[in-house]
Amino acid sequence: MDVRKGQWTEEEDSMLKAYVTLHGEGRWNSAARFSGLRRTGKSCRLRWLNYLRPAVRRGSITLEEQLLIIQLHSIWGNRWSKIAEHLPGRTDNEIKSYWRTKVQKQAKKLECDVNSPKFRDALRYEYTPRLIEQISRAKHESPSGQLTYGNETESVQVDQILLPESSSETQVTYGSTVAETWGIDEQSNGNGWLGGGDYWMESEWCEENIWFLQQQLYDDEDDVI
DNA sequence: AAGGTTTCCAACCGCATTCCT
DNA sequence: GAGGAATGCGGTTGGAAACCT
Repeated sequence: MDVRKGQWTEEEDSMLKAYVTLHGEGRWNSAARFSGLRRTGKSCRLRWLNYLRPAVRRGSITLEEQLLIIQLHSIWGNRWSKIAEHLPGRTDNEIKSYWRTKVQKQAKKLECDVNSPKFRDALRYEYTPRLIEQISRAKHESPSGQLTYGNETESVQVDQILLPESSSETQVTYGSTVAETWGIDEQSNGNGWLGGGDYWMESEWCEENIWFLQQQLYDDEDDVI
C-alpha cells in the first residue's frame, strides 16, 4: 500500500479522531491499518499528540511558560517531552520549536553557543529576573492581582525564590549587552521575543507549576549551571 | 505590486527504548 | 534471553506565511 506523507487533510483528521474516540490512544499501527488512513502509525501518533488531542493548546507561548521552559531546560537540557509534561497543553514539538526559533536566535545574536556558560549566565542573571518582573508587573496591573482565564480565576504567586541571586560581576559583564540584544528594558511590555499579545488570557501558570519549579531549583541548585 | 528573505511550525527521519512472543 | 515489532524521543527539514526592500 502506498503511504501518504505531508500535510494532513481535514478528512484524514476526522478519520483519525473517529478512530481514537472509538478505540482510545495507543496501538498506532493498528490505528493506521484499520482507520482507513494511508499513513504510518508514527505519523498518526504524531498528528494526534501534536494537533488533534483535545488538550492541545494553540497560541503563542506565554511569559510564564517562557520562564518555566528556561528554568526547566537549565535542569533537564533538551529533554523536551519531560519539559512538556509541566506545561499543560503544550507539546514537546512546540517547546522544541520555541527554543530553536527564539532562544537559540538570541544566543546567536550574543555570538555565543546556547549551551555556553556566557549564555546560561545571561539567561539566569539577566533574562530570568526581567521576565519575572514583567510577570509580577502584569499581575499587579490586573485587578485584584489575579489572573483570569476565560471564566476561571486563579491566584498566582511568583515567589521571590525564583529570582536568582544578583551577581554584580555578571551584571557588569553582560548587563547592557544582553538587554540591548534582547530588546528588553525596564518599561518593556513584552513585545520583543518575550511574546506579547493576550498572554494573560492564555496563561495556565498555576501554583502547582511554581511549586514544582521551586522544588527543582532547591534540589538541583548545586547541579545546575 | 513584486520579488526576495526570514520566520515559524507541522511533519518526517533515525535512533533508542519498551513491549510482546 | 533473543529477536522482532511497536512506540517514544530529539534533531532536522520543507513549505507556507509574514515581513522587508
